[in-house]
Amino acid sequence: MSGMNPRQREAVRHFGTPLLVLAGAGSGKTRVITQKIAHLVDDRRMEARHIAAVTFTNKAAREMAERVGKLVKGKSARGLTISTFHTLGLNIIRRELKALGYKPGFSIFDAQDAEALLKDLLRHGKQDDGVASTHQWRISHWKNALLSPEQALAQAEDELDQRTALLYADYQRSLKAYNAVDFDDLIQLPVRLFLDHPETLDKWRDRIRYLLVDEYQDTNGAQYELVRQLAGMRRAFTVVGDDDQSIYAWRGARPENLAKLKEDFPDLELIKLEQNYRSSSRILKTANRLIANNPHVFEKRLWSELGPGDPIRVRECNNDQHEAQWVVSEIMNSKFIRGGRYGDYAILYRGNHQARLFEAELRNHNIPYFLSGGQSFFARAEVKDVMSYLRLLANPDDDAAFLRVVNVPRREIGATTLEKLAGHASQRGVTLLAACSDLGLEQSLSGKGLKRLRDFAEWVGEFHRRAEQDHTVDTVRAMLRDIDYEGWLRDKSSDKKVAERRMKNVLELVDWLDNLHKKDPDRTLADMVNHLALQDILDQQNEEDTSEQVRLMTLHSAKGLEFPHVFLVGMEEEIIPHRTSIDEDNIEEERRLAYVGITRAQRTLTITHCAKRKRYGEVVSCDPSRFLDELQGEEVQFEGGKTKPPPEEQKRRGQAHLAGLKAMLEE
DNA sequence: ACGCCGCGTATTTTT
DNA sequence: TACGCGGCGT
Repeated sequence: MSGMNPRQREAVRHFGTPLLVLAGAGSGKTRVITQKIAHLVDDRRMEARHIAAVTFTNKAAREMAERVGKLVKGKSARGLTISTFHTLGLNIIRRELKALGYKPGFSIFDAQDAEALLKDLLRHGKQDDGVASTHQWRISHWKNALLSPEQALAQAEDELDQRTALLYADYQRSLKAYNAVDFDDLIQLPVRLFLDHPETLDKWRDRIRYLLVDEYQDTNGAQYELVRQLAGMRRAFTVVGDDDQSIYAWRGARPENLAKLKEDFPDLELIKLEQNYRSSSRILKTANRLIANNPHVFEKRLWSELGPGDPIRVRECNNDQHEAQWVVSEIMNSKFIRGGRYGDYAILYRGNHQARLFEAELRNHNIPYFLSGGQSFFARAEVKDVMSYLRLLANPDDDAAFLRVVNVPRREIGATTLEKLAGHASQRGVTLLAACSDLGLEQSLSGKGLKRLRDFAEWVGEFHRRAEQDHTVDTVRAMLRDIDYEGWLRDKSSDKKVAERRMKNVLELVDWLDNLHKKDPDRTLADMVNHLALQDILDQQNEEDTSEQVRLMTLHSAKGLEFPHVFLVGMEEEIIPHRTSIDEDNIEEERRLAYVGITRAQRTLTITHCAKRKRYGEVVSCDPSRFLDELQGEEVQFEGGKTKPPPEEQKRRGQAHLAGLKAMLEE
């Protein structure tokens, strides 16, 4: 408890009624949660297995677990749950499989699998479809709001909505037939289960006697309901959040869940953490001024004792290329003057496409950089292939996995054969793998195609049996050898290096499986695969030394992070606030996005905007963001624009400066 | 099975 | 501009 401020201490000690901690940016919220867990275990003598802390990302969960591990010694931390919402949901589902009507070995469909399934359903429904991803989007929103297909249909407002609702029903039926759940189901199914089976809910309430929720403003309808259900009569919970950092409403988060809490739990205690330990006061004043333009349920004012710090600089650039050049030269300049590391610098932008010019410029100067975003580990083809094999071994009903691997590596099973197989399968009401062994299949298929399918099915069956008996990971290795996956990667990849990298990813995956198995040898393959599917392995690989790399990332992925020097780029109308948000009149969330960006900065903050910018290949002129008007004040220095030196002088200075720096860097 | 062409689209992203 | 996808031809 030492080194905490009175408010933080109060939040840690509070017990007996529900607690909402309104934690401003950089106010030490993770500290409060971890200390609170320690307090519950050490001082209130609660058993760790009765405490659950829930986060949104694996990274946050990992960080929290690590910090709690340092506070709570050895055995007393045993059984503590620190996990993401989705992992918590997965654990509930796998323990209550029967009641939910799922079979053991069920699969988890990721967004890609789900979209592929929807496309397939649309193809066969052969209505003048519409884009699968649009349907997927709506269905996800319905699920997150706990609407069943029937309810969705009942409240559909137009024809498109109705079609999506019908598709939603088909989609759920298919998932069930494949013995699979999607990401949204991981939350939705437990909630529905608890609604239908109060006795099961009681069991889980007895298990989770104290609940802590991080980033509470990001909860969606289903997640909030889960929290409410688990809290129950005991009402023993602490949620931590910040309405000003709610930037995920577009994907179903409901920041009003913060205010709703007060209605649902009248004895809710509210504690505000307003002291910021991250930024200098000029940065905070600017942030406060900007966010004051949003309506607030809870008033909050951040302050800090870190001194005034440097003024905030706002710089106008001629165009996007100039912006990149200027920012990169500023980074070189600053690093040269201050010392320090490239890892102290972050360039934050609204959309990923903005990264390109900065990347190019950094590369020009041989400055190392780290780009967040891009595809995740599990989106990689080779990882998806192997995951699909594992899924199929664990769950023979997983048609998505079947389709993915049936011809990888080549088994000469083409589209026509699969089309016929699928036709037969749906006629018989069985899944694809089962249909391969169906005796009636001769009627639809003959010759080579039939034989190849049967061989494949037999092969899967054999490894399925082995996986159940043998040391699971050995079976996986044997399987990969058997199909010569490495050889397939080599043949397929143009570059030898690429093939090696891909194989490395595969081996990484197998290693993870091995580790999981060693930790708990009793787990089934399906179990391990499902847990793996919710992890982002790359996340953790990436934690390797980034201290000398300039960070490039979107404002969204910067949430929760901090950097000594922040460059907030592209501060223009139609970018922040984004065009579509202007059209939809959703400026407030964009303002919060800008607020999140500003509050990432510890020591210096530089904001840029361009007079012109290339958009879809066309040069367009840009207005400075309205947020620049809103945040201006005595802490903010505007450079460029009217006050900037003439271009020739600027260029001369820039070149001289760069030449000097280059000379020094070369030494 | 593969590759080429033309079309449409174009935030933010985690699990 | 750029990329991915579906359609079509070889």
